[in-house]
Amino acid sequence: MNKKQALPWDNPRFRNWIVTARAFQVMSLTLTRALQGLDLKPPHLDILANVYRFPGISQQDLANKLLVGRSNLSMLLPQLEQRGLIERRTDPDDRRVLRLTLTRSGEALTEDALAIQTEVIERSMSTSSPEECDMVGDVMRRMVLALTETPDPDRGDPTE
Amino acid sequence: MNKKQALPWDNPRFRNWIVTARAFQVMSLTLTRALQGLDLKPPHLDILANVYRFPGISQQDLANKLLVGRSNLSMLLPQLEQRGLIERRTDPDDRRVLRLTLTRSGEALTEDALAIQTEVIERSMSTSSPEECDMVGDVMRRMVLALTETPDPDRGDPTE
DNA sequence: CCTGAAAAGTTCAATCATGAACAATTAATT
DNA sequence: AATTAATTGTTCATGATTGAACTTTTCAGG
Repeated sequence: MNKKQALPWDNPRFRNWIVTARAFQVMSLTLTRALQGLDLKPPHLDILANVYRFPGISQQDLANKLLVGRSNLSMLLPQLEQRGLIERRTDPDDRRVLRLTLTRSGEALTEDALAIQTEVIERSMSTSSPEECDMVGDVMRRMVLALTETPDPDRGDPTE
Repeated sequence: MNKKQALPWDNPRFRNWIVTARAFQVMSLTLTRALQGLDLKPPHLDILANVYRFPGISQQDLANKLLVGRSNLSMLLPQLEQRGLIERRTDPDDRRVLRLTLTRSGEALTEDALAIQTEVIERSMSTSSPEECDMVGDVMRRMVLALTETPDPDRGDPTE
């Protein structure tokens, strides 16, 4: 009579993933508040951090790395450009693509924001040993592989 | 001259968290596609799953559990109600609150959706041992605690 | 009682993200 | 060469999410 014999919550992996999703959500909220002094939101920081790390990246490649649509960047980048944080120059070798670079102040702001993000991450993960944290990273990497290999044979390589 | 002496990406915990965020994002995309046959999106499933597990929950408590605003639920719940998946009844003891229940078909759909979600989670996490998965859960639980205790003394207890 | 504070839910305007349709440029095929 | 593919980025309509202002109901102090 009871249809709920096998609740998903009895499944250890299910429960562990739910907690992970929760942690991500809480982290996002915390980061959002921590960044609002810089007038940045997590999506902006994601963009800045990637341009910081990969100067000259194209919008398409950036969208692949961030797992968002190109149209999203077409909406957000002009904002960051007008704030003087980012520059967009058309590639002379392929005039379809726009190459992204940080300005001086963009770099400075990105470094400040990354310091804040690092602080939040440290504060939350310092309750676990480095070995545990590394194991988390290993498990997550394997998850990404398992999910991206099977279902979708395309998708550019996200380079972590 | 080089200001990038200490890149955040050199910090193991930072890198491990970035991978975790990525895994969450890939999981969300995968789940979104896996659920579209049922005409559900992850936020809908989050609602249904919680009402499934906690019948009679109020909108406020549900919002706390999901870490979303009450207004969000005020927008989404009428949709699910009109689809005949959910029922909202005012609590006779406190006529401010609306208590949520699943209908027969709501329960059936939720069970189908949870089965799909479980399958996706299993597929991705089966690449790691149960012990590793449990450790991930432990680390994540500690993270949620570290982040929710310090910065915000309010916030209802999210009961995992 | 009764007035004011608190809590649950709704509404609304503003913001964000998405996918489809589109323009411009480059690559491929014949 | 010339026509068709494919790729990059933009625009626009749509749905999702938020926070602030608001209504209704309950609770607390006097």
